[in-house]
Amino acid sequence: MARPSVPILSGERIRAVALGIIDRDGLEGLSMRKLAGELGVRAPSLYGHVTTKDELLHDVANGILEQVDLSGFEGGDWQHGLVACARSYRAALARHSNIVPFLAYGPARRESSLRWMDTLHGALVAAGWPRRHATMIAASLMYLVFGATMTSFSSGFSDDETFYPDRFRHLDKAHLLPKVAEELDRDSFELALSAFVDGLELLRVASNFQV
Amino acid sequence: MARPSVPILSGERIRAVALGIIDRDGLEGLSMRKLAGELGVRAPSLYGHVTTKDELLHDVANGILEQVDLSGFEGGDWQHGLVACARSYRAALARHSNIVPFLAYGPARRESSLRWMDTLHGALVAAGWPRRHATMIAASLMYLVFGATMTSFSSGFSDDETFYPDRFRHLDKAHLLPKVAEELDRDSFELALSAFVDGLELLRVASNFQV
DNA sequence: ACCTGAACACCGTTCAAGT
DNA sequence: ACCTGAACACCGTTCAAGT
Repeated sequence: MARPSVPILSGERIRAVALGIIDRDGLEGLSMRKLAGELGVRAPSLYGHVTTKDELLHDVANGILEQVDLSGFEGGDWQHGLVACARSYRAALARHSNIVPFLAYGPARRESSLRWMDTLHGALVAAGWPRRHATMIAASLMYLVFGATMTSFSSGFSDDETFYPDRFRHLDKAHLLPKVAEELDRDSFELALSAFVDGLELLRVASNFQV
Repeated sequence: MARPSVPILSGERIRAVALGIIDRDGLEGLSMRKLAGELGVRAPSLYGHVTTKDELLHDVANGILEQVDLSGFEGGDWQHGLVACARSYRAALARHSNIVPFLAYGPARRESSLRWMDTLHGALVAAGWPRRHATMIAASLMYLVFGATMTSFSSGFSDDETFYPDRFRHLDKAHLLPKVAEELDRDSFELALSAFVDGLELLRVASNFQV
């Protein structure tokens, strides 16, 4: 039928199925025709609910970023706030790592990224950090979160155990990595995060920035 | 003419022009037809020299990664080595930031990334770090380098000075960022790098890992 | 109001044909 | 040996037409 009594499509359903395809098939695996097909519809129908594929991706992205918890600074401890916000940011992105390359493109124009930056910047200035340092610290955390979720360092290793040892003698355990990829990625992120924050505290004391 | 006396194409020339297009028009701006056009040729001709677009991108990527300097560890100081290698890695990627999203995809299967990882891992173990810590430290640096070059945090800000202040009170200077984007990105990376290494030294001493 | 088929201008890639 | 035109199976998107 050309016109069902109850509309098949809605912005919400389109975004949900689109994210599902991205999670399953990757960012390149999402096409308007495939998306339409999984929604039981033809591609042109989507354009009654969505202005463009790019905007659809932005909407999906914002839906993910809205889940980031910014309440970590409420206690007033800037170190705890940084760690909590970065952790929450990473957790939200790690659940949908295939979309991260899209997220990384132009974060400074995205409302939700700006709110994150603004919260961090404000809390750091309130904690005594100079404005420029606050900007750089927030930028550094963004680097770390995006790098950690996008690079997917560990999951890319081959699980063929003959692949590494002969050519790279320090990587003779590398074929074991995929099995523990998720854990290793999370631990590496936590190590980077805590070492970074510890290093910042050293700098703060050495520079005599007041709390 | 269908067959020039001197071949127009070569793998090297194709890669150079392809990288030029990526730098100028972005990763999505590279198509085989456009590439062929700038080489004075039709698209199918490229396939005599290149097996696939994906492989061409890998070759271009490897050409960039070969410029990374791994000699920083030769002095034996692991902290200096980490900083030097990370700096060199970032510098190579920052020169061609449009290709970084492609690089981030599956770094663990790329020869040049593996050499980088292997060098760092070996040097860290030699400096007394446990193997698992060495892996996590190398991963952390990879996160930082890729995040810093890909996110391009500062360059994405709007230069419209009315864009930020009313909505985000802590970002009232944000419209100035594009002008100093490059410097801020580099300074943020340096801050993250030194704070991270300082934090690692704290951890090393606290954990009593021997040099 | 909502969905469709046909069409347009693009892709990456193949392959028989030309010189 | 090297390049080409035509073709195939895809894209995102538009639009007049159907109910």
